[in-house]
Amino acid sequence: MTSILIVDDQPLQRMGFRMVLESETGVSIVGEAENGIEAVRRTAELSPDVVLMDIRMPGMDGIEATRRITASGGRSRVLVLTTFDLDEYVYAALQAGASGFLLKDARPDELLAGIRAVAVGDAVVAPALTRRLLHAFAKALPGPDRRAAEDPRLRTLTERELEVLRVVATGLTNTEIAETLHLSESTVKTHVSRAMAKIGARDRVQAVIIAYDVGLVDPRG
Amino acid sequence: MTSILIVDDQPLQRMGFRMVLESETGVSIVGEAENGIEAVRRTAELSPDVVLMDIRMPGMDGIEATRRITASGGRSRVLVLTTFDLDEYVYAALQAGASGFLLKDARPDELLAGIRAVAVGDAVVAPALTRRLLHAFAKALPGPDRRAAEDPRLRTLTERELEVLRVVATGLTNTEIAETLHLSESTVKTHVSRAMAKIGARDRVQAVIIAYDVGLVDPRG
DNA sequence: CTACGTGTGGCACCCCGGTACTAGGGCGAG
DNA sequence: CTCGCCCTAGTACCGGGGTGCCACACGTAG
Repeated sequence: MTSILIVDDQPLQRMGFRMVLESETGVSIVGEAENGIEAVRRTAELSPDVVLMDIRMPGMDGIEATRRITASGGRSRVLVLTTFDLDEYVYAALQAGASGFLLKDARPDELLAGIRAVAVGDAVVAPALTRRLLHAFAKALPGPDRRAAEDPRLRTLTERELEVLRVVATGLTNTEIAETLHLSESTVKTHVSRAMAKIGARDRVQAVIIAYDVGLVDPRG
Repeated sequence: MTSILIVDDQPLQRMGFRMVLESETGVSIVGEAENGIEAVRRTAELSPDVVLMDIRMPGMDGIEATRRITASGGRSRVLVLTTFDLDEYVYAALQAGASGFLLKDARPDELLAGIRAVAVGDAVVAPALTRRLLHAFAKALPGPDRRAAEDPRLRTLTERELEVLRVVATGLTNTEIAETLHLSESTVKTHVSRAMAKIGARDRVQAVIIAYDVGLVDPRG
């Protein structure tokens, strides 16, 4: 059972959400709020699984409320719902720590799917927004770090060893790396061992640290 | 009717996609390819609405193939399907111009929805990936720099756990940590275990990654 | 041709890392 | 005072990590 807090300044809109959600099983509306202040307070009180958050509200808006809710470190996740897909809203909401961003004209099943995804820790973005988001994201990324390749510590690594090292630095176990790269675990171990020996790492923990130090991996994600 | 090109080096996988998609209306599989080179060629020939693209393939991989397909300026959109949600794959695929990124264990209806969305120009990302993507995106954006200590993930850590975590992130073993902090190894293990549980790390490698991620330790410093 | 580097794979062995449980002492809040 | 949290410590267990060593295929530099 997923508990939900509805935040919207328009009573009619809140009613609409209720209509849609109360007919569904597995979700239960535990409260409502009509502005940001109230949203923060009620979230702290009720600690719902998911907060359905409107952005435009009198007083404290949804962005600021989202920021405070996520900053508090509670388990409630925020799913932002707006009428307009203005980019600035999307970015601001994401930076505020929102777990999702849907448009209010979403179909009930989309809304439900979104709520469920957010409740289990995943994230959702409305398909229409995803495209622009990805585009902006691709531009924001400067691209794989090439300066890393020139670091003396990595000089002696073969292409394969570098690749394996990158994956190690994402936190996967040898078995997982083997599956990911379609190799046997033995082979992975060999590569990892050789890579560690070359860069002077005693174990994979130090390998990861070195990988971060030389900028092999980007400290993001 | 949405035309589809299936690209995967494993015949069984291609067969699986056929099974799923041929039972659906509105989509039609117009061809297959088993590596990147062939994918580029067949896309040029057939100009399908959507290319279902595997990443890891012998010869030219799916990323490079995606890059060439989108660079060619055709109308075909690329939907990347991979078994593992390795971050670097996602980023690389996005930069290569992919319109979507799904996991192969997606349910048939999710796959269908993804294909339809991509076909009409929208984009899709698997929910499990969206979360990390948003997180990475929020970090890539300029914004109020929230530095280490206030990160929600660290909020629940006690002083001692934080201290131990910092030392873990320098690459010391439990025994070494015990010596430097004048504790028994058992105690160190307890702290490390608790810290990992709280921040959601499976092992100390992931703990180190998270430590770097939130800025607990200084990269390159 | 041979030799080497590289990527791949396998196997035996040991030990560290991580979990689960328990438990005592200190310390502040109710 | 009692409760709960934190720090401390221990034992037992086991799975994965890491090492060493071996083997084969392939391409290329010598």
